[in-house]
Amino acid sequence: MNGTSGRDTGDIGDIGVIEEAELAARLRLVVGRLNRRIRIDGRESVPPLQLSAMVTVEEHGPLRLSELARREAVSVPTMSRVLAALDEQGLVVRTPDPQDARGVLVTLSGGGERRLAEVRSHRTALVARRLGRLDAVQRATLAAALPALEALLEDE
Amino acid sequence: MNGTSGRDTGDIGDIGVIEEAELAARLRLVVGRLNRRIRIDGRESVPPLQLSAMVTVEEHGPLRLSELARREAVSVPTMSRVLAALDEQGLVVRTPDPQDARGVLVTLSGGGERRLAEVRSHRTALVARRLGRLDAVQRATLAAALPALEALLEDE
DNA sequence: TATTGTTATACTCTATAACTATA
DNA sequence: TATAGTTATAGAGTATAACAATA
Repeated sequence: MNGTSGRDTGDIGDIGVIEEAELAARLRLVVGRLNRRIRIDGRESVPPLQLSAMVTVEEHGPLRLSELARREAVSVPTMSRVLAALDEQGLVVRTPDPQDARGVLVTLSGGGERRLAEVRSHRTALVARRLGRLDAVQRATLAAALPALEALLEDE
Repeated sequence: MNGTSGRDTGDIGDIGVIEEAELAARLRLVVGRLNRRIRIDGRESVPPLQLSAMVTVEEHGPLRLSELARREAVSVPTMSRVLAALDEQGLVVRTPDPQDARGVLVTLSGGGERRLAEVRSHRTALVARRLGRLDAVQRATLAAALPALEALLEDE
């Protein structure tokens, strides 16, 4: 089995022949749909953009609001509201930038760190459950594609 | 050529060593972030869920509202509003199900078909532009992973 | 005057609960 | 009574435009 020509199992070998346009179209659709499926939005959970912003702050240290907006690909007003919501829950701390009092630096609070760990594992479990339905070959192709998917995030 | 074990090409085999949990976590994040980046939401465009619903209707023929909600992974009231918005724009037609007058069958209107073609190509172009920044190997890994990504959409 | 953020306004998406119409 | 869908209500995410504070 393992399809030297790849026709039967359809696992790897022959899939690369799809056209660029089809790749783009299918990728666009699957990303939108997968995003809706792994969403949670339960009242006890942190909403998706709020969570994503927290992850970015955790990974990249104190960040300016505008920089965070850029990294999350949302407008500055949108990020301003997201941070206000997170601040209100005590999950982030906004401090004036000592170098430039117009700006704010965002960091996670201790509660934010704890909350992030909880919610992150819960949400990741949703994806892991779906991954568990795939076979090892399919999971390997996903793992192999991950760097390319992440590279797609880069702007220009 | 070959690919009997998948190791021989070298560009796939060795990346699959990341853990399942890390795969799930990174996949979850990248899907959310990529989704925000390929969004458009311009006033002249059809909003994301409306577009996705139109694609599903086009692909799977006349569909019941509840079936459409299931396929798009949203609640019935959410889909009801999406269809009302599409109907108001003349993009879909809702007709009572002749077999059961409680239900409605949704189809694309002629205008819906045309609109879908326009917006779809525009939005796909955004993804294609990002794909163009990748090298051929990366694009091949994405193409190879597409069936697995689509398989992740299936519920149970 | 230019830049950083916030607030005002408006619309999409989202769910749960309450309701209407049909089976 | 049960089911399909709609409407009510409320909250998150979204953008552009107008504003405030600082550089």
